[in-house]
Amino acid sequence: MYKIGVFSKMNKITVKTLRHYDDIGLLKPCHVDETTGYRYYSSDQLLVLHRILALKQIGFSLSEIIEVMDKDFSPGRMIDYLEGKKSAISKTIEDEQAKLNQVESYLKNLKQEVVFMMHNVILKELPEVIVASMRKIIPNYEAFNTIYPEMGKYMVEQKVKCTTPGYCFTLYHDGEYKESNIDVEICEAVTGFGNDSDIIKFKKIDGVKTAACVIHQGPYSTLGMGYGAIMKWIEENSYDITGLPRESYIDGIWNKENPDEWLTEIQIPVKLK
Amino acid sequence: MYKIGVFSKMNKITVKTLRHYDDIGLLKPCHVDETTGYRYYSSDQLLVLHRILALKQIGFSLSEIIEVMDKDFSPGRMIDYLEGKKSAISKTIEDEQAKLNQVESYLKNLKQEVVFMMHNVILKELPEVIVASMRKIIPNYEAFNTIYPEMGKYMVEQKVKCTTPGYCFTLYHDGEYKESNIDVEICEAVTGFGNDSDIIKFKKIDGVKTAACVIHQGPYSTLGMGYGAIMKWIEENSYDITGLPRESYIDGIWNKENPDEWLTEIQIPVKLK
DNA sequence: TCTAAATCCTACCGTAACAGGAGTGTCAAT
DNA sequence: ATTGACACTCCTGTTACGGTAGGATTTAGA
Repeated sequence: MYKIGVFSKMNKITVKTLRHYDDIGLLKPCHVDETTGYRYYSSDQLLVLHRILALKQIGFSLSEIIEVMDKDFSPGRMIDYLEGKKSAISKTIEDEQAKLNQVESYLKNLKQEVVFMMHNVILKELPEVIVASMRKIIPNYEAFNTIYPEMGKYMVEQKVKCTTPGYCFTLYHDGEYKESNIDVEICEAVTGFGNDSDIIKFKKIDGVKTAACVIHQGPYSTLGMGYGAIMKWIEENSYDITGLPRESYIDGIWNKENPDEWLTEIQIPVKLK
Repeated sequence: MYKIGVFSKMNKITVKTLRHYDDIGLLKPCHVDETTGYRYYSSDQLLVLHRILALKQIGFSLSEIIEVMDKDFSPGRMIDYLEGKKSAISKTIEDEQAKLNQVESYLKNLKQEVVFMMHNVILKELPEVIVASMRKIIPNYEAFNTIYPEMGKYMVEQKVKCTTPGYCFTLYHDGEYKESNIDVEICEAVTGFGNDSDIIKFKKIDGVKTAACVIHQGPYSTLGMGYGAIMKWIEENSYDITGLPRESYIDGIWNKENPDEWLTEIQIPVKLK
């Protein structure tokens, strides 16, 4: 029979921890003095504590350990538990590896040039949306100035309801960068399906589990920097592009006079290589 | 100006989170209605939020982000910060990798045989101790029965004070397993140095940062199983032995009649390969 | 035997980054 | 005017303990 202090030293564990394990019913002292409340442990319990610590080291939470240490816990269920742990650990390793890549890519950019640091790439999910879409081959980028109003006008006429927040983006269908005859699809998220017309088609756009995203500030003529930053990031962090890039318009001519204040988010569906 | 719900949807972030960031001063809404308390965000803040999320994804804590986002934060300090993160992440990857090894080794044993499962290997630190030691070459293991009492008697005579908890262990100096002419050193932790004699020398034994440890229950004739388990574990988990194994006696003939109840801890200094 | 130091106890607060829920107030559309 | 969606604050809970306060007990030394 050892008092708590001695018992704690026998296994390099704090008394706080032992009292905590007592509180949550994980390791009750074999005897507690009724009048003084002193806890007394036996050397048998060293064996139990050893098992607890072993399970803790492989990533079991205390409540899991309580379950597992039950006498009715079969080896079969233990195997299931361990398999679960295994995949969980594998996943954290992958995640941490991805983080490491990101940090290294950040560092590289910081040390070389500052220009790309304006762009902070994050990963996020894109929800499924219903959109009114207009696909067209336009002669050049300036044509946007005419087709956007065209689409807007049509949608007002048809009383199509947009979502809040609005989500208006362009999909570029060309595999490569083009300066003329660009195959674009302008999409505007709406609340439900409407009637297709020559100009506008309604369709559902599937959600994307992970998309790399940057927000670009400034006029559209400088969007290339945003693309440059995000593509570099994707490459440095070993991601593959799995879908069409989207250009989502947040602030623009319609609400901000100064083009330096315009905001555009570039969203590219990706997955880890 | 967006209300919190809309702003939250623009970045797939919960309102709870936004309110939390407001509370801790990480991202204050650009306007708060004085009478209703409603928070209003601007699209500029999307950019800030983007940066926050980017930093969070590479492992920055919120308080670190607050620091880093300060305007007076230099790129030089940022580099230091990132280097710190980098090594931290590398370390967690290593740790998780070690865990994964352990889980896999557990699984392997569980599926094959049950016998080794009695032994739960843990890693712990061994503190520095001052010991009274007696090194001898003994003809066989049975000689322990005579030399232990001999040493004990001497120590009582010399009034040497042992530590609480007691820590009495044997170091095996032979590189390999031997059945006869075994070079052993018996150590008993004491509170301070005493006078050396022909029989007993006082010495300091350095602490060990990580030691793999098992507790073996049963008579000494079955200790081999404990050794088997721990050696197997060390191999499976890619550790190297970096010091002499210790056999620490917890319960034995002196306090337990039944040899099946005896407890011995095997401690082997190791480090990751 | 007395006293001081060490050790023990319970009880409460704090951690990181929010999630969940209760109870209440506000907004926009019908 | 009403209703449903959305907003607000405040409180609790999560994990595995660490820190501290205030008081009781044990142990060691004088």
